[in-house]
Amino acid sequence: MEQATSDSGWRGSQEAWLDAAYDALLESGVGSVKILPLAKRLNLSRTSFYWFFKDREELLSALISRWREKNTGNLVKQTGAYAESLGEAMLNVFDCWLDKELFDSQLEFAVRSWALQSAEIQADVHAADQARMEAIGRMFMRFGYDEAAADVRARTTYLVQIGYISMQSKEDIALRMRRIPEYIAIYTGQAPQQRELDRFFARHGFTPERA
Amino acid sequence: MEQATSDSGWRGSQEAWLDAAYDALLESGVGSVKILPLAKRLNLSRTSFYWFFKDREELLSALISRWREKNTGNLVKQTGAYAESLGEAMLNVFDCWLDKELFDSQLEFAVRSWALQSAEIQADVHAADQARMEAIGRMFMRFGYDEAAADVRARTTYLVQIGYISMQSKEDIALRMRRIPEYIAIYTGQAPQQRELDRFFARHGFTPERA
DNA sequence: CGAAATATGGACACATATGTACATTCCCCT
DNA sequence: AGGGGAATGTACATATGTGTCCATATTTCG
Repeated sequence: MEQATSDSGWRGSQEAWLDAAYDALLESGVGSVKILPLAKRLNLSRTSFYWFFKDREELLSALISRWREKNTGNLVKQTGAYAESLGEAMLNVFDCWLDKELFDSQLEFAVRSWALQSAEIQADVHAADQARMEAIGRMFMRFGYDEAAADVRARTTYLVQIGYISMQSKEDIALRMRRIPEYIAIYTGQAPQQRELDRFFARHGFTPERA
Repeated sequence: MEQATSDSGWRGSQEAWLDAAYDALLESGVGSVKILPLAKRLNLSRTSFYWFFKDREELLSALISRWREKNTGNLVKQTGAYAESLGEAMLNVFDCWLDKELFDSQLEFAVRSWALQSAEIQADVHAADQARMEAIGRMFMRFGYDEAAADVRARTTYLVQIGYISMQSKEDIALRMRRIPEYIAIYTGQAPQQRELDRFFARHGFTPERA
């Protein structure tokens, strides 16, 4: 009778366990992604887990796949989106930092913390960092920066965001929006155009308070 | 009730356990700061631990104290160091990123990851972030930036570094040094003077290869 | 309906961790 | 030299976690 997440009528499912694991990972790190606590959270028997996953390892792999597919993919995609100016291109990248559908910051932080305990995860994270920074660097080069300058600016752009994530900053949206023109100016070396900002604010449902 | 210090001939000591805990924290996160593994590493009995610490909690508190005293203190101090220009002031801050005596990046990362699992640590980290960014912001204001601009530039300066730490970047020293003038230019809005750079390079024992 | 597929949870074996009790050993100092 | 406090190690009680086996229950579909 009850509708579970998928087509079957069963209480548990692979997705239910994965979602619970995801929640635990974000809340308390990989160290708390344990089968017994997840079972308690789901009100299920611990052993029923083994119907869906071979072992805990397989569950963790599924979590990493979720991260890999979401964060790096979308960021690289945004760096290549259409833009008439560097400011507009940068705002496309900023979409990631404001849209949870494009980039999951909490998952990002949890995975980075996880990397501390696992050489395998550390390699994954490192590869992701390289791919992302290179994509941002190519974006700067499309707008005329030479490789060395593009490289440092790509690092600045990317690392500030990783820093924000590491701080787990919970700034309110209005404050973040107000800071954005200044960040764009720092990263690109020139102030963004008002119409670019307006387009950006509009697509994030933000109405700046005009003085 | 004499305190056992390093001058005693005993094999173990509070410091030995604390150092082992520090190593474990940096290598694999707080989750691996366990008494049994530390005892193995130290080739000591597990129970002898309880001569030096009431329990595991007390050991973890000692680790946090070590972090608190070192990283925030020195960074704030460097932001207030003597400087004739903003570029020079910024290079004083950069001393922290290059000198392990001033700022322990690995410990910083480990503590930030730890914060994921502990609300108490998270509060400590947040307080440290605020104090550090405010100190950097005051530095910008000393050199003429208004509060809003100083704030964003302080964030950029600090967050790039936190991002680097989060990436656990292992760039070689020459490459890091080569990037520094560009970073200074981005953060301060103007290229640093050569003599400032020379002074900076000299005190870090670096000799740039002149073309 | 009733068989097959799916799902559950208790019992067991095992591993790792914490903290306490207590007898013993080690080192320093008188 | 030896007494006493500092330090150690074995044993025990307890807790939490993993993974397997198996009997049972539930759902789906022929």
